[in-house]
Amino acid sequence: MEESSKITIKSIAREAGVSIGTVSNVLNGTGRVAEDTILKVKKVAEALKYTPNSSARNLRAQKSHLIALIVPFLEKSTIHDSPFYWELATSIEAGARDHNLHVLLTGLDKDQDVSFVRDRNLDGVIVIGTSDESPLVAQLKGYGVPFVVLDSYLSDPEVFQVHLDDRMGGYVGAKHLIDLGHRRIAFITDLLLDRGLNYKRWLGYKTALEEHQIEYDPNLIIESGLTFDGGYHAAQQIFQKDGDVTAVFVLSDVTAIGLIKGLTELGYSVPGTISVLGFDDIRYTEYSSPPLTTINQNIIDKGQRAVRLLLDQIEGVPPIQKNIVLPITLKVRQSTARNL
Amino acid sequence: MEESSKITIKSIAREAGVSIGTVSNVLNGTGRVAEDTILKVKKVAEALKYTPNSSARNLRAQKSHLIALIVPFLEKSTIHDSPFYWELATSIEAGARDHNLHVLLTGLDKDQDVSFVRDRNLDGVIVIGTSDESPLVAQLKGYGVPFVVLDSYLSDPEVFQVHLDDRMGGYVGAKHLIDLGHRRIAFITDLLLDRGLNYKRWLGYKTALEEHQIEYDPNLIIESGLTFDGGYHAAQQIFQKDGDVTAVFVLSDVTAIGLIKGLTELGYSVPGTISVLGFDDIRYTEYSSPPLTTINQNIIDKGQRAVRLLLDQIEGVPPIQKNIVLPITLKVRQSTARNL
DNA sequence: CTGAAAGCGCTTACAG
DNA sequence: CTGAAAGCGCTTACAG
Repeated sequence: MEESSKITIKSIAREAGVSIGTVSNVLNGTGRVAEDTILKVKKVAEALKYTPNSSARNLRAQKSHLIALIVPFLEKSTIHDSPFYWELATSIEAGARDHNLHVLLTGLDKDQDVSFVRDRNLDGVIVIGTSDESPLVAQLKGYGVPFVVLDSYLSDPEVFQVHLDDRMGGYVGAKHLIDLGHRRIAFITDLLLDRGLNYKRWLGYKTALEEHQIEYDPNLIIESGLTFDGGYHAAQQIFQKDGDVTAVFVLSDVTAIGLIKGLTELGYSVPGTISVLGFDDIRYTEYSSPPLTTINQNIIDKGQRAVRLLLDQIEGVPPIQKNIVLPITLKVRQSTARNL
Repeated sequence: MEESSKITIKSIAREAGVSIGTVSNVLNGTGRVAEDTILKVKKVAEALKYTPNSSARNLRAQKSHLIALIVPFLEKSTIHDSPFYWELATSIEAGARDHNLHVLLTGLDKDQDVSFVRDRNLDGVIVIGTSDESPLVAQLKGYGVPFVVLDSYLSDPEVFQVHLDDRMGGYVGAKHLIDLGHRRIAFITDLLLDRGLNYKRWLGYKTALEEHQIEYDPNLIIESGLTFDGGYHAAQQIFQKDGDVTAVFVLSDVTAIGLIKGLTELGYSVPGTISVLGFDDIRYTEYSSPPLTTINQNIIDKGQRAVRLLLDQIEGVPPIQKNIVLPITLKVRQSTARNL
């Protein structure tokens, strides 16, 4: 066994009796090199178990084969409650790995800057959940680094974005409940004022109501946050505000599950006395009781599309579209029922 | 606004009228530099928004301020079903960030090597769930890179490890059921032959049985895998093998939840006719129905301890202990009841 | 106190 | 076809 500490092209050059330039050419398949030399160098490289030093390559090439996945931790509880960030992260990691890129997982504290993106010569960045207000996007644009933004609604048309057809999600969900005969439909969401994805879903919900001549009632909007706990505590609020509610549209499955627990404890039965509709279709929904009717989104696909969009930028492929909108589908299970 | 593309110590040196060596000394607080010069250089650096290039630093220093979190994706379904990897990953990321380290998230395909650990001059590595059989650990040792292994039971006493008191977990869980009067207790696990954490828990289970003069029956051991589906399908198996089972100890909460669904569909009631005990205490357990009695582990703490152990190695702090064993606690909720 | 120089490991023109 | 040299941006002895 050879001491594996310091095998560089220099070691190979010495061993093979050629110059380091030639070694480099052989290993990269560049330049004109004699067949004999190629064989010899390759053999030595293999024998010495040579692998190129990334720092040196990165310094030379001014890139890093590294992308960052930036997750703003502004709302820690939401992030932790949601089991789908992991799926998203792993699908991005898998996609990146297929293209010889590594993924830096980075949480971001409030008003922390991202100069590391430039310092580390990152090849690209994927950002989850930001907004026009965040300085993050401006900073990334300033660096000139390719980036893709997920689940955000940025007004800048130059920015590459991937998100769901959230408005359609809101519409389809509300329509499902309306079609079941519900008229008083509560709506549980995070803050709407950020004009982000929740706002879009809310627009869809409103559109569905309008289409069916149902009066929109702001009292039915509950901005309790999209955590387990938020749902649990919303159970009381719903009926404090209005005794006639027969259905609730909840913008996250975990919150829907919290809500169902809350409702059950208050003596309501789902879907017997009240219907509950979720959003996300996390794996868990099938196993909850009752199995949750929800709006399905394909997380794996979302991650893969983001990686694809980023890679195209990195490789200079002209974009067909900068704004990818992913479809949603209604998944009917057993937490919604006809309003009698 | 200045063109931000290429600010190096060279730019600063030029602008400030000093040499690059002096700039470096000022920025690093090394060497003896005149007060005036310090001020001048610092001002220029700030004005130019200088941040040091990591690749160059890394090349020079032969390190990277980068650690890898390696997650073997051998059993994809388990990984994806379990909501706690995300918590673990984020707690590791947060801990690393506090110490100026970035985290590389890396899945690992079967027989993929980890030469990137050396190529990228990684400062350290955290590995989740490996075993003596995996070539991974040997490779890491060969590189001489600091590393910590989570949730694995490696026989090598030199390796830094963090895991739960799994045997105690198995013991405490089984004892709880025994104390409730159960005698025929099924045990749902992943494969036991790897001698890993499931095996330890199984030992604890056996010990508890022995202590109470209950015969160990291999028929009650179901190696169905620790996924939602594994639990769901185990429901039938349990009673095919033995009609007298009154309790089931399941080594993962998600699997316990799958099992409960399966049992419910078969007409059993939990905990009325059969008790179910989980493991992990994921957030979800509180909201499932019935709320799950389970063995609690502190994921955040696990991640933090791993980072701490890694940092000590990196900084050359002599280890107090190489093997950290984290406590478990029994969390009694409502899925277990007295055997009548 | 400050500058010039070497070197980390690599790639890429450029001679020959 | 092959070698010598420059340079990516940084840090660290070493002179002076």
